[in-house]
Amino acid sequence: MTAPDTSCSPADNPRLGLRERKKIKTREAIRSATYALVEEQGYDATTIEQIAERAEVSPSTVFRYFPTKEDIVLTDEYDPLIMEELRARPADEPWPDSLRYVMHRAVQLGMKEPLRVSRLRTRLMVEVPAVRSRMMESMSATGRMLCQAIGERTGRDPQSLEVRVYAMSLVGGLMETSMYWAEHAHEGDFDALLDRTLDVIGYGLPPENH
Amino acid sequence: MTAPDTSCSPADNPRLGLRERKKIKTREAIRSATYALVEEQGYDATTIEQIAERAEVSPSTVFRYFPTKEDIVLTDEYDPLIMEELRARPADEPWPDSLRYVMHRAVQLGMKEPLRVSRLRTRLMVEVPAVRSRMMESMSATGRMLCQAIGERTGRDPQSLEVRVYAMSLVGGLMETSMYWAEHAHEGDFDALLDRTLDVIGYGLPPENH
DNA sequence: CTAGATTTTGAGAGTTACTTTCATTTCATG
DNA sequence: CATGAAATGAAAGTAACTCTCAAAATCTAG
Repeated sequence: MTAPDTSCSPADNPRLGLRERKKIKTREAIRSATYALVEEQGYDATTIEQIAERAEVSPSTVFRYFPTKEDIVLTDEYDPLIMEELRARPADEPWPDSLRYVMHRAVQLGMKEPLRVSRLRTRLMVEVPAVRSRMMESMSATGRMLCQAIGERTGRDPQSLEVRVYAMSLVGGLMETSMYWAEHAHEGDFDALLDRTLDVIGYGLPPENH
Repeated sequence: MTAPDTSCSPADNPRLGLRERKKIKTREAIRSATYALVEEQGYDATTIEQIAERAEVSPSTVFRYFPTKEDIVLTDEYDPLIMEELRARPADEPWPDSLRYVMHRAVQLGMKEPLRVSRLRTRLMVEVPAVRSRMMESMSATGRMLCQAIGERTGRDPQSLEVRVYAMSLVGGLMETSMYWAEHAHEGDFDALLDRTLDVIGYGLPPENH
């Protein structure tokens, strides 16, 4: 590895061994190499070999870090975070309120990374079927986690059809919201969209909106 | 093509030219070859080459008929049928009633093919991520179509966030219902599950179900 | 029925994502 | 420093898909 390993970010967790730190670095190198290349040439035109080359690792290493090409551009899930926040809500808070709070919080956290990246990601979701697919896959995992949470909160069987349907319809609605946002050039406030989404899911289609 | 072209099903639309008839036959040959092989060896172990061989066509031909391997095991959509049925409902019928009626009808029509096949399909949906993914993709197309229908029925903007979210949450819920059914060994009445699903989506999670 | 236009097919070579294996290097630890 | 464990790279392999082009099957006029 001939890369100058000069830049070790200021407050980079110094507790970790050199090995762990290098792994994190490699992961980030692959990610940012991918983002750059995709912005330059588009997703399909970008091959793993190019990514490997720019990240200064071998193609095999790329696959060791990410099981598929799509996974490189997708975030590491917020799922655990959501669960945590959800469990932290007061037990007597009505479920819809908890849900709304936590979803807004998730968006907040999601905005931590550079805007460029989250926009690229949602754009790819809309434009590249493979990425969208992978995203949907991961949302079905989110659905299962939500079932769990709902079970804990409401004392219901998380495996029941009702809970599962509710969770998946929620997840489907949220996915659509992201796509809507991306398709409308990311204009406006995502939080506002989120509220409208949760209203539809909670109360059904409003009688008229025009 | 050395296959004995003896069996031209009884009432096989005789209006079509020989060319069209052959195309339909080839399509079906590829499909049933795939079903058979997948039942014998599993989905991943079944290659396009094997499928081509058993269907007595070349691999190139397989790809001419189906863009991806997953598409071979997935049904040709009911989407147009659903739209048609939906448009045929009386204009003054409340939307939830129309929806419920049409969904039951779609299930009815979907059961036309041999049980073996529809079970295999749902099983693959649960077990093979690629198939599930592809299915979700196609359901997002269904979602767009539903938006259209809802627009026609309710006079709403089919592009609005509200309609889109509603449609996708519906579609997500229905997908989960299929998976639930498959995971429970296809036992019981799908119609009953469908009713429970539509209740959840229409009225929210019932207060208690135990 | 034949000749020519059109469509469908098959053969083959090429691309690329992903897998697997194994030898080499890099880090951790006593 | 030495020894073991983990990370890496090189290389060969698989299989889904794409493209191109020539041969074969079907359709249509005359």
